[in-house]
Amino acid sequence: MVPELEKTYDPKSAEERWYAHWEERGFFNADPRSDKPAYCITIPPPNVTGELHMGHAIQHAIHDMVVRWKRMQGYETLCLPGTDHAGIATQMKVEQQLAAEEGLSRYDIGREALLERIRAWRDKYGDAIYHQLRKLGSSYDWRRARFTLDDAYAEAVLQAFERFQERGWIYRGRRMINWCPECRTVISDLETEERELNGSLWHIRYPGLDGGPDVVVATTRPETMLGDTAVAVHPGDGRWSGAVGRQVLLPLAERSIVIVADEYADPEMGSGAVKVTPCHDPNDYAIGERHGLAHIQVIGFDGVMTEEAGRYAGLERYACRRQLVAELEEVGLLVNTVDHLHAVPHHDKCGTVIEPLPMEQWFMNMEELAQKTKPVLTSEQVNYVPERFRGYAVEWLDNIRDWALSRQIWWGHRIPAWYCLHCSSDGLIPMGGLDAEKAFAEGSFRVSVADGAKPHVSVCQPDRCPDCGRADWVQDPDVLDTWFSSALWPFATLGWPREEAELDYFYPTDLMITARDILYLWVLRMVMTSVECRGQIPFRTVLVHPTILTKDGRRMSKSLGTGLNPLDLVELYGADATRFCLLAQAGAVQDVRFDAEIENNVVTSSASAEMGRNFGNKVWNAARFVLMNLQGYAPEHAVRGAELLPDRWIWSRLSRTIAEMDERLHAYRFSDVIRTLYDFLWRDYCDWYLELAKGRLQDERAQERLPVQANLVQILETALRLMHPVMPFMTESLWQALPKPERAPESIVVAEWPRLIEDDIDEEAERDMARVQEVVTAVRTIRSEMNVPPSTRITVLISVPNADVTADMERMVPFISPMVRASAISVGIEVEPPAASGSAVVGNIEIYVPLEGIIDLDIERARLQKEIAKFEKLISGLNGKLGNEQFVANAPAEVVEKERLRLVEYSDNLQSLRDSLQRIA
RNA sequence: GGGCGAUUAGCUCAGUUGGUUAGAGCGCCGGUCUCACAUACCGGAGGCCACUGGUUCAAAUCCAGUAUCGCCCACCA
Repeated sequence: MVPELEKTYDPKSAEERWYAHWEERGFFNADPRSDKPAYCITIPPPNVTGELHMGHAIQHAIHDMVVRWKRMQGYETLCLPGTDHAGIATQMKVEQQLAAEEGLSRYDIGREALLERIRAWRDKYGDAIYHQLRKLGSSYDWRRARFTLDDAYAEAVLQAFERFQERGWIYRGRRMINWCPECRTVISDLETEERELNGSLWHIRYPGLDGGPDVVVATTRPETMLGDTAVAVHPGDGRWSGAVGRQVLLPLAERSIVIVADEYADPEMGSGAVKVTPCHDPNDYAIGERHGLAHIQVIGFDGVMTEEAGRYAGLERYACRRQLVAELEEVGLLVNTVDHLHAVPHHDKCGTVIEPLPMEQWFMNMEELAQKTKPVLTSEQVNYVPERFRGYAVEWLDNIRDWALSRQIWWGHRIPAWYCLHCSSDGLIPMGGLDAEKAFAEGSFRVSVADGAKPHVSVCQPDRCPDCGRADWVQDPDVLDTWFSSALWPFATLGWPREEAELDYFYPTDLMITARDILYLWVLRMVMTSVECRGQIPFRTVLVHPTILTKDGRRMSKSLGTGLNPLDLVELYGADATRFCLLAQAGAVQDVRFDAEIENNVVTSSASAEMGRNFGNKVWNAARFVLMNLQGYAPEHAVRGAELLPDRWIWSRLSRTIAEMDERLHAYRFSDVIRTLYDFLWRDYCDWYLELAKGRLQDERAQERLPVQANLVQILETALRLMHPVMPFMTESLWQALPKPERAPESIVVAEWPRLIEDDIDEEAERDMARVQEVVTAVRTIRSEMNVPPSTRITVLISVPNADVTADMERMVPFISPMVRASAISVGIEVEPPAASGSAVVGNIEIYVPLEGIIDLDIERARLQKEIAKFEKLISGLNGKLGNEQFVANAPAEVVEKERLRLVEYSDNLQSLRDSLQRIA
């Protein structure tokens, strides 16, 4: 009747078998018509191009732990998975493939054909991440998996866009933007990443014209000088007071440009004069606006010099830079070159250096929405863990900037703006030499409001042009920033803009677990859109998980060779061990140095995961032991034993463990949760209770055996439930194997979370058991240091100060004896120590282990001397403290009293140690 | 330039509101195949709690500063 367990736990078979079973039984499916309280998490959707990395792994280990915990607590839990279409990243991937395999660009095959290929790619690879998440054990409602580009989602995106537009926040305009010459699209400020580069600072002389002064300017980007249209000096800079309004010669371009006075020029920097390139620098653009300077764009959207660059046209921007520097040097206008370390913005997706360019784009003014959102943060409607991230969020809202919404790519939600072919034709410019018809058909044209294009925003194609009455429309060629759609994630996935039961029941969601790097980019934008579209917060708590680094503190990255595929860990150690070690390291810290050896993106071993595996194996074997010792046990008649010290103690410890688990889970202190489980199961249950149970399990008499069996089973069963959210697979295997009453739930997944039983807490048992443990450890130390072989039985004498203690100790003796392999233990008041014995003191008792003929007196003397030295040091410390009048006068009375008692105890201990040493001197 | 985090044993980390002798796992040393587990058991060694000041009777813990590493924000040529 009792199933046989393997000697070691085999994760692979358990994982496959149980996951399929759970899914088939529908345990992960959520029902919005339930009468239970709701608990909901919409997971941060990974990119469809994504492969599971350690950041995901820790995030999902947390997700699933919380969700399983809540499910067991009786909540109707929904953990909703999904993926993000990740416009730029996905399109980039498919374009790269297209180039590599067919030598074609997206412009060669056109919009529809490219989209077709991306869809095919997604069909093939898009679900990969779901399978990876299943391997981790994630208990998500897969029926509800959403994709940010599916039809229903598109409805939400259009709805939101229209709403923001009606508010007057969305506009099309010409502004300085971040352009990625590689991806050929604009990106938002948040998608740029500053990287420190070793560059140069070139000082260049611009000769004065008509007797005006020469000007020396410094630049990190000489190629932009071809687009210079002025030189600026500070209006208060005395050195240049006469120069404003004069002309200088722009070298190599052989143009004359004017010197203007502008506050931006910093007199402290170099000569105090700065070159002004309105088209290629955000600051210079602003100067240009103030002084009405001409715009000369010399770098094109492809990163190649334009016709405006004259004879440099056609040169790649860095080739042009090198050539310009060489030519300047030749003509003697390069004053000097200094090494210069500076931060340069790069595109976070492809790593290309951003080109700031003035361009017409769609923007969203965030000012009003930010102000509307601020109160839900400051009033703490949204809870941040750790709390400090709230402040950063508020600060970001206070300094909010307009959001560049449009992207010049094809994979995404098309901007719902329409142009009348007749009224707007001047502003619709076919691209790449396409004829107009084809360009419009494919959306391959550029829009210029300045040149006369007039957008009509509408969720679907408008009927007739309100201006000319005709009905020939073309849609805006751009798509929305991916983050625009993901900003709607928590409510769009639950059915918005339709009023679905899910939205009503599960919204606001409960928990958003995220990495730090998308707190603004994504998390805060979700709060903003929810405040606007739903009038409520999207989630109650934002939990920021740590970043996982390598053991030596480097980034985990495939290109560095430091990448770690979490599924490799699952392969090596099992999903449970992987989850265990991830959670063990998920404390309140910013970074985790993951304890694993990695070579060329392959993990060879992980001390941390081994700990998880070993823990699982330990519990597995404890269960195996219990199952092997259940002769005569019947769950329906099982009555737990609570008479003897170890029994009272283990029930007390279990209660404390339950309390601790609840407290630590509520505080999201996962590393503490792990420690609680580890200490209870390994240290308390295995090391002590199980060892002490062995004797009674051998007992012939059923009335002696059955209560212990009941305890072993019931404690383990409860502990398995506590463990289940961390190690779902192994706990299910064991839980199924344990004998349970008839009406037990069918799976640990849906079993009830253990409840604290206050009455089980037994202070006295805990104190006594602690004393047992101290004595056992002291005797074992003597055995070990005296090299007493494990097979040799010993006798132990315990000397106590009075009769009360005698009674206490005599109760404990039966539990000390088997743990130290003693043939006899006697307790007496102030007993005469045997001649040749090892000795130790524990609190107010002395322990002697007679070792006639075995004891090595030199070793024992050394041991005693060491102990004596320890107590001497403690006592001198205490004497100093208690001799200090300030301490006695100011410290709380109970602290002083405690120290006094310690001094007495230590002095007694010291005395008996000295006596022992005396006897063998 | 501004803000934040970290610094505790050889390694990876705990240490809640200041108050016994600062803990764990791995690694190391010694001893055990003791009938659940060698992925185990028993014992041991190992720490000026980054540094300097300060507050306090009392500081790993609170405050100030310094150093090193890391993160975020910022348009400085």
